[in-house]
Amino acid sequence: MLKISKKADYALMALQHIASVQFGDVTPGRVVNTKEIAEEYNIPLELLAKVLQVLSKHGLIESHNGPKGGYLLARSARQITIAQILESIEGPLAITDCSHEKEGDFCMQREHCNIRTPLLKIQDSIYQLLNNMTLGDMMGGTPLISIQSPAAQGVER
Amino acid sequence: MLKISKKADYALMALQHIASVQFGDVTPGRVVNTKEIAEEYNIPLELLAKVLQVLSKHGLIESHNGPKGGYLLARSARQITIAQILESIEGPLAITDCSHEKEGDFCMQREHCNIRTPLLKIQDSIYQLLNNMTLGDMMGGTPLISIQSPAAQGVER
DNA sequence: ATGATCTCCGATCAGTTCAGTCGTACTAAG
DNA sequence: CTTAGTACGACTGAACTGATCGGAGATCAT
Repeated sequence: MLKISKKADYALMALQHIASVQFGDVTPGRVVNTKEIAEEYNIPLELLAKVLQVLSKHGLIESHNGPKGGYLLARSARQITIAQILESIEGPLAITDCSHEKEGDFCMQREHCNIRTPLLKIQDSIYQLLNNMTLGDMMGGTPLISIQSPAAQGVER
Repeated sequence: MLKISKKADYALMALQHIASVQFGDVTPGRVVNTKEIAEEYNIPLELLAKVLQVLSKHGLIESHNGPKGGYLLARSARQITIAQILESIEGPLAITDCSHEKEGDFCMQREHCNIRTPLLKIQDSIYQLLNNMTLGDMMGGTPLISIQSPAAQGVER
């Protein structure tokens, strides 16, 4: 349950890779192309391309066309949260359908619904968790986040 | 993203209803049948029946056959966690596929996978969150949980 | 006992979403 | 102007989800 899609998986891997190349010691500032990532992690090339396009459209990475082109982080790894990445690929976080009812939608269970409020609480907690962890936290492998209380409403760290 | 299924939604509603009847002031100890819940919340009868069967098989509720039969919580509402309910319906919590690789399975990206560890951290945090909230916490409507840090490893409250 | 009521269980089906593919157009470097 | 790359949209097959149907088994009232 609560599984994230493979596209999201690929997005996380790709971003981590781009970040590590861009801010690494070997070739800092180098652009990374789709093929390189696809081969490194055994991801189908065309699918990864699609994912990267979406990330680019959402402003997480910048694309450079032509030969020697590729992708670059649009901002620092510490300013890209996991929530932003996942939401770019999979749409807004929504544990349950009724969390973003537009006009016209109508929840058949709404009148006597007894679980809406607690579910929204849970959803908010998860969002805080994902939004408090950045791409920067994922890098380097080991020194991860000290997991915070989801009640702590801090927006940016 | 991270949406839970409608079955899980129905399970939560049904359990909340059963608990509120069973421990309510009006008719304490009364059994609740599928039809009553389905009509109250506008849930397709057969689908709800299936959900309740699964919950029963997982030991969350007890079934009583025959006329005047129905369902009863198998234990107190405070001893049933949200995690238990969701996992009964949707299977084990798994943000990502590689979190429960059996023998024979093989993750193509495993060798150079850079996101496994942080994802497992996130998954664990979410699990703690869901496992620290009980059916009892969901009841009464208003006095909800004081959301706890997912790092707090307490099993029961 | 017998019948009515209810849970239990398995099989099935349409619709949707997801992973992956293909073909083509556009852009920039050499 | 050729080549290497991104950008974009349409398409397919497989898996999952929500929902439905039919009948078997259990229990209570009469």
